Amino acid sequence: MRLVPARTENRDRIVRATVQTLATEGYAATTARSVARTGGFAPGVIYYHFDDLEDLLVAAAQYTGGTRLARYREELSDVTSATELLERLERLRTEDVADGHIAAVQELAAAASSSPKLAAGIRAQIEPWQAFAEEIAGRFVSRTPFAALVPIPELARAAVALFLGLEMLSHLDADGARSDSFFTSARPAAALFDLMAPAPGDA
Amino acid sequence: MRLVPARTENRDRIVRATVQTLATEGYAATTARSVARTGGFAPGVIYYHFDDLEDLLVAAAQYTGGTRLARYREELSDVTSATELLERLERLRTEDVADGHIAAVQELAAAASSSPKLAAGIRAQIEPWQAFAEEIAGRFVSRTPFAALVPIPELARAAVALFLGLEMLSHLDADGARSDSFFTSARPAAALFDLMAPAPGDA
Amino acid sequence: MRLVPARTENRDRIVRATVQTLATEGYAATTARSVARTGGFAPGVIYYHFDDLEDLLVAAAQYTGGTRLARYREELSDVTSATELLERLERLRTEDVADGHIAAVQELAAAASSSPKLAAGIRAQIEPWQAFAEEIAGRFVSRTPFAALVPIPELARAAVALFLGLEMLSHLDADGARSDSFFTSARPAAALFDLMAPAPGDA
Amino acid sequence: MRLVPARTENRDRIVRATVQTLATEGYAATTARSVARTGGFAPGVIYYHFDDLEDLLVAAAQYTGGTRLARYREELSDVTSATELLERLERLRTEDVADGHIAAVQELAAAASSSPKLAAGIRAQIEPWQAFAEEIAGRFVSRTPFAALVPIPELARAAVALFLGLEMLSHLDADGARSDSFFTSARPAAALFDLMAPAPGDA
DNA sequence: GATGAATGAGACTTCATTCAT
DNA sequence: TATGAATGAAGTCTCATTCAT
Repeated sequence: MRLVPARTENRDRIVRATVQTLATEGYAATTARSVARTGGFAPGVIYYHFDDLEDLLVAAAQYTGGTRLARYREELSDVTSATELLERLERLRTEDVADGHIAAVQELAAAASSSPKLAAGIRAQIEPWQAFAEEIAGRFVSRTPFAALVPIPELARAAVALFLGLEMLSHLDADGARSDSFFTSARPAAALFDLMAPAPGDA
Repeated sequence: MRLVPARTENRDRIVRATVQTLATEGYAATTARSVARTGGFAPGVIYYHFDDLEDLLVAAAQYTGGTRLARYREELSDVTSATELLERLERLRTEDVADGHIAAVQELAAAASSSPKLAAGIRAQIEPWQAFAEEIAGRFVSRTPFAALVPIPELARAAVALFLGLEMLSHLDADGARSDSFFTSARPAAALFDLMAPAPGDA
Repeated sequence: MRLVPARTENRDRIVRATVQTLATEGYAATTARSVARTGGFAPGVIYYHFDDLEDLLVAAAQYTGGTRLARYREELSDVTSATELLERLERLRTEDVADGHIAAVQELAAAASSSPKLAAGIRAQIEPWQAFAEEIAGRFVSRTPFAALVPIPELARAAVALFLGLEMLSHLDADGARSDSFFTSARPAAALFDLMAPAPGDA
Repeated sequence: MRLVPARTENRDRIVRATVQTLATEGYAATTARSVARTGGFAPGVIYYHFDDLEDLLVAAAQYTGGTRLARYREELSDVTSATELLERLERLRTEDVADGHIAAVQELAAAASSSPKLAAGIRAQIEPWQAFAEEIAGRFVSRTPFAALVPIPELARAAVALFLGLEMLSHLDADGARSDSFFTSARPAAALFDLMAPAPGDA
């Protein structure tokens, strides 16, 4: 007996190959052939599982976004101190870079200009991230005296934009090193934040 | 009498058409043909003035980057209050959106994954913006008591990333409205900043 | 049941169309499009089977060279008299002209100036002919008293050059008639040769 | 006072640049632009002196053919011994190679397949060489006892073909060295010829 | 389902040629 | 005459997509 049909297995194989190709070769080089080459299957298979390439790219965005969001939730659900948040974000980002997840999304987001269907797909994909960022941001802002001054949605949106933007910049560098320094550099500020607005559980 | 040869005029015409095409149609749709259609000239001319499309795209990045940076410098050189800074940034960003300048750079930055030459060109183009952002950031941070805690280069890099990321997100929206709300929403925070760390000239 | 995959069949079809196009239209007119037109297939297929046009041209040289060399060997392996040699060469050349084989090689040899890869391919193609010519030349020269005076490699090379050169000249004529007269005219000399240096088996 | 008008000077300049380009870059790379680059003038000038590129190529063939034929006549007019003939031919060929004259003609001859006008031009250009070769061949053959057996026109044609064919082969070699060995290798045969059929003036 | 061959559109680019200056 | 910019056709090649096997 087979719980997960073969159909899904192979579909996922294609989607994963797409994410990987996007991350390593960029959107412009993500063609039906290059995806097939990456995944080790024939280009024709793609069209058994997806209407066209746009369709596949949307699926890739959903897949990578969903997978990573679950991971982010898991890792950040119980974080209370800003210092801790920063540390975990850095770790998550390291994973992202290794797996190419953000890279793929960033490529797709840029490519969306050329395709409304893709834009809609990516938009749908970004929304839960926005919500998640709002959740985290709300948690931290609420314990400061400035809560009324900081609109959570915009702050969350800025955070998402910052992540994507850093990814974009790091792609321009020959070595992705500098982007990591962002998290390191922000530590003192996080420590200050924790000092001034301690988490509820802290003494 | 003609001081600037015609050559430059038409070359610029091609570059401007490229920026416009990038901004309105996205990188993937910025082909020699589409640029020519935008500018109203034959595709062949492009190759009279540029070695290839990469060459043209790099030139477009330089052109738009240089032009806008000059405008930013002009507008922000004498700004002292955070409130004022925010207002002017919003105005500049409105110009950017209208002219498609940031959009073009953002498209190119994303496209750079696929082309080392393009990546080098964009990198060279982003550097002065980083320097400019450091200059502004330095000016504001220095008057706070936390100057020692905030590393200027990383802050500046984050600002650049934020701008690019917001652009990317705003492209995903059918209407670019929400991105503007960022500046509006940040006003109270800016006011608070000015209150706590007044500019030297202020009473 | 199919021992040889279809792949080879169609690949050969392309190669044959290339040889024919080279022979009838010349190198300059042998474009991907003209080859496709000759063979009745879409230009795109070429790139499914070959990396690029150079690759195809090298394959065409190999194909035509190999095919014809086998035929030459078959026909000339047991020739002993110069008269007979001449007769058979004439017959072979008539076949060559009809099929365009030498014409193709000659076009490619001329075109090799523009492409090192092509030059290497043609060079590899010409070498076995040189070896074959040495074999034949050696057989005949060895039975003359002047064997010591005639260096076989250079004689063979001259023979190959002569064949190519005659082809080149015959292409210039509106009618290829005159080139055939070479073989006819050389008959008395061949007869004289046979008289003065009879083949081993002859009385 | 000007005996040779400027018109001719510049026309010649273009023709010489064409010969040089043909010789060094091959027919396929001999474009209006590459010729202009070689000669250091604007592509447009070509069309003031020639109807089109074919016209220019024919002119180049005539120029190089005429120049070299005069030189060949000068050098070979009074040659009587085969040994001497061989030596001078080798020297002439060295000049040819250095100046690219034969190379140019060989490129054009190959290209003629694609263009009737060019073919006619080259044919007209080759004819005087044929006549010249007949003249020389006749001089040498007539003093042998086999004169009746050797048809001069075919022998001459073979000689022309041999020259062109050797040029073609030497272009295929990375180093043109081997083709020279032909003349060296033929020396003993020439000496034998001179022994058996001494020139009229010789004792 | 899967494969690999094939197609046709369209991309980049080069070229002969023209023409205003 | 000469120049350099421009054009439009055509060439090479790639790609999304289809389809017989």
